[in-house]
Amino acid sequence: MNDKVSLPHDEAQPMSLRERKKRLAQATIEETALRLFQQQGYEQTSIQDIADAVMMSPRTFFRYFASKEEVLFGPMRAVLSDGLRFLQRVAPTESPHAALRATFVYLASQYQQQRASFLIRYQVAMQTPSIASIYLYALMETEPAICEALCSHLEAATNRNKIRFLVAIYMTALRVAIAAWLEHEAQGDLVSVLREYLDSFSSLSHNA
Amino acid sequence: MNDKVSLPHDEAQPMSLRERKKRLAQATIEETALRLFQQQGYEQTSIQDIADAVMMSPRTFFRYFASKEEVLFGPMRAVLSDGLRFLQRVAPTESPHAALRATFVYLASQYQQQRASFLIRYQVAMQTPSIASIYLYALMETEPAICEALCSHLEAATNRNKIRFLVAIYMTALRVAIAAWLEHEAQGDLVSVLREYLDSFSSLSHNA
DNA sequence: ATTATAATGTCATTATATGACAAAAGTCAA
DNA sequence: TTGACTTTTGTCATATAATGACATTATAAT
Repeated sequence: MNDKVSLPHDEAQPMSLRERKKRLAQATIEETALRLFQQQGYEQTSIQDIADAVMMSPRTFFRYFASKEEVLFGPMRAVLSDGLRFLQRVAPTESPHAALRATFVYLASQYQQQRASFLIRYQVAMQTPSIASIYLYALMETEPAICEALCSHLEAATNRNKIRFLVAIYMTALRVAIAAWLEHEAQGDLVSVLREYLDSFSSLSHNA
Repeated sequence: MNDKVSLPHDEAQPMSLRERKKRLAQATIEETALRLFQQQGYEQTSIQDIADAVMMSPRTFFRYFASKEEVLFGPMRAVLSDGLRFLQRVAPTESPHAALRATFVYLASQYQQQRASFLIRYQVAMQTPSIASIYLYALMETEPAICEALCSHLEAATNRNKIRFLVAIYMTALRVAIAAWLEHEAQGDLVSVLREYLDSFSSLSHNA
């Protein structure tokens, strides 16, 4: 969606002045908006506030971001669709479990690389129910695509409901791992936290 | 929140004319709004449309429902807080697993009793991302309270993160069970569907 | 009937979001 | 550099959700 800003540098194309200005504008909006969200709260920060701070018209804000929440969740959605592509690549040659585990560990490693940025976004989201709900939706809405990527390689007889539940559990593990990771600084890296949850999974049903 | 309308009849108090009118108004708004949502879509239905249909001012709508989405999710939230009270009653005498299982089966049975109503609400929600996200949030936001109800009776040494994950998994089972139950008419009752997911849970980690 | 209380309506305001069109800035070739 | 063309931005208008202030109407109690 917004690959241009959040990804490093795709190719060393000699960027035109227009292109450079566009990226600068988008990056400036994002940085400024995040700073304002953090300083004065998400709902207390209006589009007008952001527009004023970056000296653009509010209309221009909406040309760079489809909505206020996209400033927060653009990068997260980018990671998720990246993870989906990862899964589509490994699914054909791996078992569902192996493919899911690899994919979610990959997702965790991606989040981990942007810890500082995601921490801010997560904290802002958790302070605002309307935003927390969008965060949850962003996680859950990819589940059907993940199921599809897994099931298209299996015999038709496979229990799709079971796969659906399995995918949802992996997503839940990621969600809880992210929460634990961002809420308790001392817990180490996200990949380890997630692995711990995934490993505890089989034993959970016996002893809590 | 809105116990008055969605619950049967608390006590056979001789209701005053005011009280009767209020309940009638709330019920009328809810029925009309749901019908309009179903007919023309949630976002295509404005507060003005609802107000016109029930011959009230838009301002009055907001005196009965804090927001447009509350018309959809009031009853679901009521069931969830009911389930939380159920858990708080059984948690002291049961193991976490037994308490959780009993609670979520209880929740499922409550939803089951209102299948027709919830089916409409669910379908409307799933057609509208902004509403689906609120639905997810309503489910997830009760998780901390459930954890608290479970953990307050356990030794301090108990791994809270594990409990947190366990609760999230039960909630996920409910979410997936509701989806399967409402999307495929033929799947029997929700309690059975949920039990199936909960029973498959322990075997999931071995064979998908 | 009169007074008090509760419910409703009217009006104004704020915020997000979007379409239409004009104005400005950047690009490219002669 | 000028001039034509494209892209980006600004201005204006509009729709909807939500909320506060205040007046008006309906119900209740004496």
